[in-house]
Amino acid sequence: MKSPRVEQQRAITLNDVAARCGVSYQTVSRVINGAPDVANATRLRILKAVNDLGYRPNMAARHLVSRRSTVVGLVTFGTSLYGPSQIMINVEEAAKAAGYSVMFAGLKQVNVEEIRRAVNKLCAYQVAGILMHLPLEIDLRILQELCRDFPFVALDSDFGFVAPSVLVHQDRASSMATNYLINLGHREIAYLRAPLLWRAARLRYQGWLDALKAARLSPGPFAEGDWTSVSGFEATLDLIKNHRKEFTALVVANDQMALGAIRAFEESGIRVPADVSVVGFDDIPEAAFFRPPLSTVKQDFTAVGQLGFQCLITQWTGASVSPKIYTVNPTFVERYSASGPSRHGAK
Amino acid sequence: MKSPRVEQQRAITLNDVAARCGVSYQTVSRVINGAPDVANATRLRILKAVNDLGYRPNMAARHLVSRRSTVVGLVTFGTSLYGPSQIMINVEEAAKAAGYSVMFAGLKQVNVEEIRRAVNKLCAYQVAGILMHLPLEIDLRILQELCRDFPFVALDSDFGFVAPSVLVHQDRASSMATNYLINLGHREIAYLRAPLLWRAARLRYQGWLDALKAARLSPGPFAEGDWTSVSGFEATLDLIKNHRKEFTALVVANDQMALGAIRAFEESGIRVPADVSVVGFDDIPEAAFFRPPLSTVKQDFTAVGQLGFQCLITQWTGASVSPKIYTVNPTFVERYSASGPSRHGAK
DNA sequence: ACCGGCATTGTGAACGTTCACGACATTGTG
DNA sequence: CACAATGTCGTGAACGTTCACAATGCCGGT
Repeated sequence: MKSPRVEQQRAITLNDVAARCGVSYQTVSRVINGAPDVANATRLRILKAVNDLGYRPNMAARHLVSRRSTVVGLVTFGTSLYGPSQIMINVEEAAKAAGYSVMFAGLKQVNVEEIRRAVNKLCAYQVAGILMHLPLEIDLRILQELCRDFPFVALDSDFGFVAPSVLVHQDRASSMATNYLINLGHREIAYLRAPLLWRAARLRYQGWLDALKAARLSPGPFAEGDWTSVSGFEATLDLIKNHRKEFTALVVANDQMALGAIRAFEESGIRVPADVSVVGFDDIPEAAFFRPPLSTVKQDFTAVGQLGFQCLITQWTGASVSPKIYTVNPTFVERYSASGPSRHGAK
Repeated sequence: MKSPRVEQQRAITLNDVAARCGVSYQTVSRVINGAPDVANATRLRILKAVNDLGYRPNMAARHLVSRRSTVVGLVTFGTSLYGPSQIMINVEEAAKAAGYSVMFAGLKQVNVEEIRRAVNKLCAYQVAGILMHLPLEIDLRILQELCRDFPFVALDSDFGFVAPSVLVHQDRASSMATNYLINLGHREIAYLRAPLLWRAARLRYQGWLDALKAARLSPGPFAEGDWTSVSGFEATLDLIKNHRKEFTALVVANDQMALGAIRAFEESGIRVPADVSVVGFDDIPEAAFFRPPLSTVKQDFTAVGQLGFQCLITQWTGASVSPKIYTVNPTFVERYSASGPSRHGAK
């Protein structure tokens, strides 16, 4: 915890370049910040000195006095997963495009204490705002207090209270995938879900249920994995063992598990899509090269990042009568892992 | 570029809690920093006030005066790829474990200007050090000037001068994979490489050449992709069309391309591994569920992150007579995408 | 009673900026 | 020639800490 002393040799300051130019630090400050009222000759002179000396503004000092920051915080969980890591990358991109830097705070686990620690850390650094991607649904109402009067936005997360956020219509997207199978003629559609503690898992599962209900179909069997290919493989093996005759198609909560599922079918001598159709979720880059190429749902993470950042900005500009909520709609991408049901399928 | 004003309401300061406790700000500072010489009664009293008021130290101020920072910078490129994103995650993890935060600077492209900008930004924030993952081999000797007397470490990158770094033995690992095939009995081994501008691509390609040379085998044909599955697919199609008879095994520069390659073989009626063996590189989580499960080389990104951070620390502690260089060795993981050569293979 | 030593607390300065002013020189206008 | 207006620049204070040091109180020993 104790941080080693960093004996950084004294950096160039405003005063250094001022001295060299024979002006006051204030004048230098002015040209750094592009203030208008400084003679062109001196501006040029100072600019040159800045370059020669390699002056870099000290953000800590600037920030201390100006009380405004150009850093935003990002708290995430499960960054080794595709979705979270994509969000991370895209937020950074959006921030950079807007001239901001991002400071990361990864969570080892999602609980109130860890979150509080992360938020506190970020606040200590006086970030201008915090973006949070908290994919697990736990009671986060403490955040409401913690973040009062503090710009923050929920990224595809449910905090248990209305908060500025950007939400992905996971349920709708999942319905879309299910409907695709229904339109193909499937009537018995199974589901391979992820732990419902995950918001995305719950919503996607719900979307499957919704689509079935809307079509007056009863839900097929389901199994549960943990997002990984292995778990998808094993869960599907179970599904095959216990419910083989009860479904002709399988909707899977993410592409990795879908990959595992396909392997499970294959090893059981069940052909995809001839015998059973499979659709996934996420459209990871490899999905197009699964065998068969996976039909799946593509999420627009770039939009999540940009909208999330924009959501912060609207809070800064103060035009916040009510928490702004953005939504982004996934799209279905059709490939070859699903086809019409065959007579070999369910009895 | 112009940042919006963030009217953050005045935060709790040392003085606020000092006033409430009837002590001086210094005493409060002492208990915050865990200094020993403060009476237990007052310590408790202050701790309580800190908690009640929700005091958070202002890092900007702390940092300004103490001239030491608890933030490290990380500049990376190509974060949508598996390797770079893994590095990103693991560096953050290692930093957090050591009580540090990481500020991120992603590069849109790898050139001197972009790098200079990123480094300057990070320096402006007075980071305690910078970790750089610059996977492209361009002339980076300007960094030597830019970073003089500044703690930084190269992550699996070659800066063109000796720098503190953690290097992955990509070449050795690639030789390992190739030797595996040689030991299986293959004599004609092709390679599917990535653009040699990438350090990892060049080293892995070199490793293949080295292994072949050591075994007195002449290099088989090779093709080039761009790390993606699509490119691997197309490059392999080319390989099949032009050199089908010239190889019984294929070493691929990463798993994604290997996936594409496998599909290409399959679509061409060539069985893996019966007709041609394939080994990949990276061991992405999905690799075990490819069809067939992919034999590949696993990199230890956790080690890269930790060692990289440790490398920074040794620089802080000043015991740097010469740039410390850490190395990490990948391991080969055997699965089912490679077997002995068949008579159906090369003539 | 005095002094040294220890434990505890306070004081002043400094870090490198920005902000709100004020100062000075120059120009235009009556 | 006076005066205001403008353009250009400098000054002092403040931001919230830490650091080095000084100050205070109390205790025990001589």
